[in-house]
Formats: sequence, structure tokens, C-alpha cells
Amino acid sequence: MLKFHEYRNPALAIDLVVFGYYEKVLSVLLLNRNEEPFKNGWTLPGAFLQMEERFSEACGRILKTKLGMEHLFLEQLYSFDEPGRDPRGRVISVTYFALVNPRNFGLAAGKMANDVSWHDIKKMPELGFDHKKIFKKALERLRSKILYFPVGFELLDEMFTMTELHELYECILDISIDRRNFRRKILDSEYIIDTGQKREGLQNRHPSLYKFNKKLKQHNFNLNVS
Amino acid sequence: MLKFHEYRNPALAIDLVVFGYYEKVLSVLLLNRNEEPFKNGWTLPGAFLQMEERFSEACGRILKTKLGMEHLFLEQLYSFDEPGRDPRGRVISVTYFALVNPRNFGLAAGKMANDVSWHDIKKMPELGFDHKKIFKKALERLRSKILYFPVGFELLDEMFTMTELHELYECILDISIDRRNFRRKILDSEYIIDTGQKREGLQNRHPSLYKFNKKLKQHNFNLNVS
DNA sequence: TCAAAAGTGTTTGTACTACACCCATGC
DNA sequence: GCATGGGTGTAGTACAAACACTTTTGA
Repeated sequence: MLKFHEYRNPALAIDLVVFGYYEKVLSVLLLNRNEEPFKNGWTLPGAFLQMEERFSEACGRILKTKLGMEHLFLEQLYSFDEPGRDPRGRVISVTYFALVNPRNFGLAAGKMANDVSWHDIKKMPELGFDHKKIFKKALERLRSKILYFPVGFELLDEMFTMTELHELYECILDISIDRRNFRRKILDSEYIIDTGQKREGLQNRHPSLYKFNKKLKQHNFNLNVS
Repeated sequence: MLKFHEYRNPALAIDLVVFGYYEKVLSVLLLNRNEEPFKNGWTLPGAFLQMEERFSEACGRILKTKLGMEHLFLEQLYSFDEPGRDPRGRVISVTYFALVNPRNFGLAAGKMANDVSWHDIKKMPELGFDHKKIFKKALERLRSKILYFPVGFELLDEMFTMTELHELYECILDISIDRRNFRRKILDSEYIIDTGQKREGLQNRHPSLYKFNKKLKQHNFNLNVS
């Protein structure tokens, strides 16, 4: 009897949607391919799953070797199966999305190596394979997740002002939210803690610096925005 | 150069969590295995993905050949990757959950063929592989989904009373919900339409029969229960 | 006329919305 | 003092929770 992997099986790829937030812009990391198919076109970073490898290990491998990143927030997104999605043959793609603060990886200038760069989600180029679809699904997930889970803290510095958090929400959701109501809701939810410190050196009143409340157990908050 | 599928790839299975609701009990379809591993143990129904097959086609194949069912509500759940989850070798499992009205398939008596049967979700046996984990994830998804999506209609007859819908929600969520507030909320949401007909032959007041409003476009309802 | 379930109404409290106003800082 | 954002307060409203009461049916 054959072992399972000796049968013909579809290849299994892991593809990542890595979101970064910097200077009031939400961006995604894209790779410029240097080989066919889609040579010189943009795609999401990805790799084939190794036989003994876990999904999370493959994600870590991609993040580290292709992007130089480690220990990011990762969440499985969806698995894609269209038979024609890769012109080279049948490839199933298990996708994950990741959140990163670009400043933690020295990519703040907006560019990395020649073949990797951040792209404003509002100015996305054409993407190879079915990666546009994957990207859309990831953005949808991020937008719904941020309403009931403190996802934003992965994207900001360890300490941040209320205004920075507010701008992040408005940017991701692409809506405007009343500054004062947002503030009250976030503070009531106990997701963040006032560090007692202030951001200094600004032209006007020095805002309080907050950090994420890591001890919070219950995620009993719902940002009800229309 | 080798084709992708000529490399060693993990096998890819599709496993299904099929929920059925009948006589105020939420159940899951389980298979009694007649071969190793887990011989004579219970598992979720599943199959290996064929090379040219889509996930949804594999789901349809499992539902039809093993369970004699067709055209069910299906939604992708999650993909599982633990290297040890199948003792025979590396197998990735892409899972789906399905909703079915058992009465539509003549399974109302609670039993089917020798090796397939409904199991009350409150009296689940041990499951082979990592299927307990998959089941738990499916139940979790069902419980969260029912709060903002009219998922229940897949489980009931085409026409149903308000009380039947109410009991379904209480059963799935495993909580009690005020009958009158539930009624108002559901009616306000316009998810269901009064057919004008009544259920007759009961010992007391004849309740209205409703059906799902298929024309409803916007899913603007949120059943806020604690 | 009684029991049981269906259907309707009402009070109360909470939480969100939409605002106005004051405070701290650098210039 | 003034411009600019940060921080606080409040009236109005909508909606959900927690109730009581009436109606319809079969026996």
C-alpha cells in the first residue's frame, strides 16, 4: 500500500497578506516576481508547504527569509482551491493574514529590498494569480475583526496616543468616527491603560500615552459604528 | 522540471461537520469507521480531495455518496495541519460545516445506514483523529453566525412557527431568550414573512406560519443576547 | 370554563449619538 | 493672546430587558 504522500496530491502553498500601518496609511507587503508566471508582476508573499511543516512554521519561514520579520500576529484566513488559480498546475493555497508595525523592522521609508515593498491599500496594483481575491478577503476580515478585537495594537508602537488609535480605526474602516465617543468607548472597554506619560515636543497640549492592557481577559467590547 | 503534483505533497482531506435539527435537538452526523485507524470509532465524514476537484465538489461527493444528501448550505470552516493528526501520515484537512433539515432526507428517526448516525451535540462520543477539535470549531462558528445571519432557516421546514424558530435559537445557543423580545426583534428585522397560514390541529391557539424572506438583501440584524 | 400556548403592550434602564465647551501647549 | 489639538460633559434618542395582560383554541 502506498503512503498518502506517494499518491498524486495537489501542491499546497501558504500565502500571506501582511498589513502594515505607517503615517496614517494602511499598506500591504507585495513581492515583485522575478520569474514566470507573472514575471515582474506583483503578488503576495508565499511558499510551498514542506512535508513536515506546520502552517505557522511556513508562515514564519516566509516572513523571516523573504521579509526579515518575526513574531507577528498571524491568523488563518481561508483556503483557496480554484483549479486554474496557478497556471503551472493544481495548487491549493492556505492563506494567513499578519499585522506588523513597519517601524519594528526598519521599513518605515516605504521600501525594502528591490523586490518587496509596501503598497497603500487604496492604490493597489494588479496582482498575479488570484491574489486580488485573497487580499480582498483579508481586508474584509481585518475590518470586521477590529470591531470586536483589539487588533490595532499590533500595528501601533507600544505606546500611543488616543488620537493615533482613533486615526488607525478611521483608516482601516475607511469611515469617520466621532473622536469623543470613540474615546469614551475605548476607555470604558479597558482595552488600554494610561501609562501616565505624555507625548512631548508637540505644538499643543501633550496627549496621554496609552498601552494595550495585556491582562484583559474578556473581550467584551463592540465598536458599533455605521 | 517536475510538475508540482509530482513533488511530495501532503495529502489533502475534506472533512464535514453536518448539523441537523430535529425535535428540539441539535445533532451532528458521524460515521462509524469499519477500518483502521479508529476502527469501530466515530469520526466526521470526509474524503481525500481528487486532483482536479474543487472543495465544494468534494463536499458534494461526500454528502451524496456517504450520506445521500444534496444541495446543503455549506461554509468553509478552517484548515487543520497538525503533523500527527492522522497516524497514517501527513494529511491536511480542509473542513466545512453544513446545515440540513433531517426531514428532507428521511433521516428523522435518528438513524441511517448502519455506519452513519445523528448524535446529539450534548452527548457526543469520543471522536477519532482531531475531529473533536474540528467539531468544537464548527459549533463555535454556528453559534456566532446565527447572531447576525439567518442561518436557522436551513434547519427548519419551509414554513415554521415563531415558537419553533425561538426554540431553535435557544437550543443552538444553549441559553434562554425572552420569547416576546425575540419575537419583536425577528419581526423587525424582516428576515421572515408571515405566510397568512396557520398551523392547525393543535390543542390551543393556532400560530402563524412564517417563511424565510429570500428577497432580503441587507443583513442588518443583530441578535444581542447574553 | 379551563389550561396552554400565541400574540400584544408598557415601563424602565442603558448605551449610543451628536453635540458644546474648556484645557494645555508653542509660537 | 491665539491657534491647535487634547480632554470632559451633557441632552436627546433609540433600543433592549423585563415585565403583565389579552386572545385563541381543544377538551
